[in-house]
Amino acid sequence: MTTDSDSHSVTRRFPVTSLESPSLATARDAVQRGLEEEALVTVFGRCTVDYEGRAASRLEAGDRHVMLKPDGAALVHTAEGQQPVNWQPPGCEHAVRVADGALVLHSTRSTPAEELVVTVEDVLQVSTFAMSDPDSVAVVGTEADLRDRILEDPALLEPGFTPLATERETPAGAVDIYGKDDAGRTVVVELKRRRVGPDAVGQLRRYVDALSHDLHTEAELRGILVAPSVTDRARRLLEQHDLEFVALEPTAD
Amino acid sequence: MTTDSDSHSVTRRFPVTSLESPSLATARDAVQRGLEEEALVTVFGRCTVDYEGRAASRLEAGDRHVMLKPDGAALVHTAEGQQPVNWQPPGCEHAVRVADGALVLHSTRSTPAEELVVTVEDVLQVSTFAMSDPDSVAVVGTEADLRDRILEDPALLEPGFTPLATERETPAGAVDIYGKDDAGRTVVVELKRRRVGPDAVGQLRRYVDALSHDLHTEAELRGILVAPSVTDRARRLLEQHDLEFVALEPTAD
DNA sequence: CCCTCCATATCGTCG
DNA sequence: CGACGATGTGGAGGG
Repeated sequence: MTTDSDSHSVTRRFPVTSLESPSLATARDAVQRGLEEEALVTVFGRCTVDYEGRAASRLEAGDRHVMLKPDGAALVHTAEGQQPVNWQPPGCEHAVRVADGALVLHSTRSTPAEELVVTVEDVLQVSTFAMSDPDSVAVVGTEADLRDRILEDPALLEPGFTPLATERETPAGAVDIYGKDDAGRTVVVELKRRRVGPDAVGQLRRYVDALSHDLHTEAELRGILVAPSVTDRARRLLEQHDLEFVALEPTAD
Repeated sequence: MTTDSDSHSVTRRFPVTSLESPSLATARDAVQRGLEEEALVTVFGRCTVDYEGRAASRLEAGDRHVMLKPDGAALVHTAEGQQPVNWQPPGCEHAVRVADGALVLHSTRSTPAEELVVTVEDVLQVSTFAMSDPDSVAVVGTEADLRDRILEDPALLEPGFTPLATERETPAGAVDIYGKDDAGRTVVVELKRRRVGPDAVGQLRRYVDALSHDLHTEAELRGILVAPSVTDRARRLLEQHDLEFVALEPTAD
């Protein structure tokens, strides 16, 4: 298959192929060719979808858009929602066959064992896309930006704060920023890029507990949660456990 | 626009339309018509993608598959990954225009203010899909299934356990299952459909703390985490805080 | 592989 | 609309 110069790979001339309402055999061949050529393949039509693996589900017949990616990912989209109604993660093996008057798309993987079966009873469109993508996306406004902001200007946390380490390991996990205040007290900082709820307080609490246990300096250990804002319940939890909050956005606007 | 019987809505005859390498004007008209008809619209081609809102990002030129859904969702997919490289949630307004020799797709919403701009410099395919979908998916193996399993046979948790309430409210949030053991002690149960880490222990801990504060029965209150399995660190946390663990799958296989 | 945690998480539910 | 927690979360980074 690797060195085969079969007709399929020779006939690949265009980056895009589109077939409307193809016969089952034509649809199967087009999908098969697309998979072999590592193209992105889409199939639109009326189908049922069955999944079994970490959980199990069945979706009765309806019109859906199916996408098979060359990295093994599979996505089944309805007309609504950002999330696919069914899917398969990258690393799966795609297969196509015709059975019982339908085009059947399989995506399977092991560890964990999962199988997605899309049975397309009416194939309305098959497309293949040969893609090239440098794929360099850069996101701004993330937790790393918030961390860098504080490292560049530690006074944003509070005057006299000195960062000593990031991702410092504790028995409870890695602390976002570890440092000392102007009185020489150890400071544990947990960063969140957006408004925080109870979970974030629990996280900070675990780090403070673990470090105070390690350092035997309970009274001299401060825990500070840094985020744009905090919910009422989270603020109450912070007060209960003598933890502090500093309001700060990931970017300076 | 609502009662206009313009040519666009009259010419809608097929559930699927496909255009390969259309002119910019043709592409714009096809997308516009698809949006007006509440069809699912896909555009494939070489494009740049800019996002600004909760964060900000820019994606340089490359081949991508763009999906505009009638509910306002937008998805930009590359050849790799299950997740879209850029997106917009449902509720957005889609718009299309031609500018500077490119097909420009806009998706915007407020609260929070977010904008996605896809600039397609080479339009290789435009498709529209008129979809109907009963959309009834039922997933088995969820946390609700685990809860129902225990409610039907409380001895799965432990002999003599009596469930008294689900989603019982506490100052820290709702407890999954609230009940009593055979010795009359109050039991707080937190359910997880899969292997649990430290976060789940923190959650259970918050509920137990809140209830013990409420009921003034510190010694008589048990907290039990129910999940298929538990990580080492989470098990250690459970022991530290005198919480218990019961191994149970969401379904009986 | 497993563990841990971030995410423009998304999604549903409830107040 | 905000808060809160589940999700077949997905994805990255480290051991």
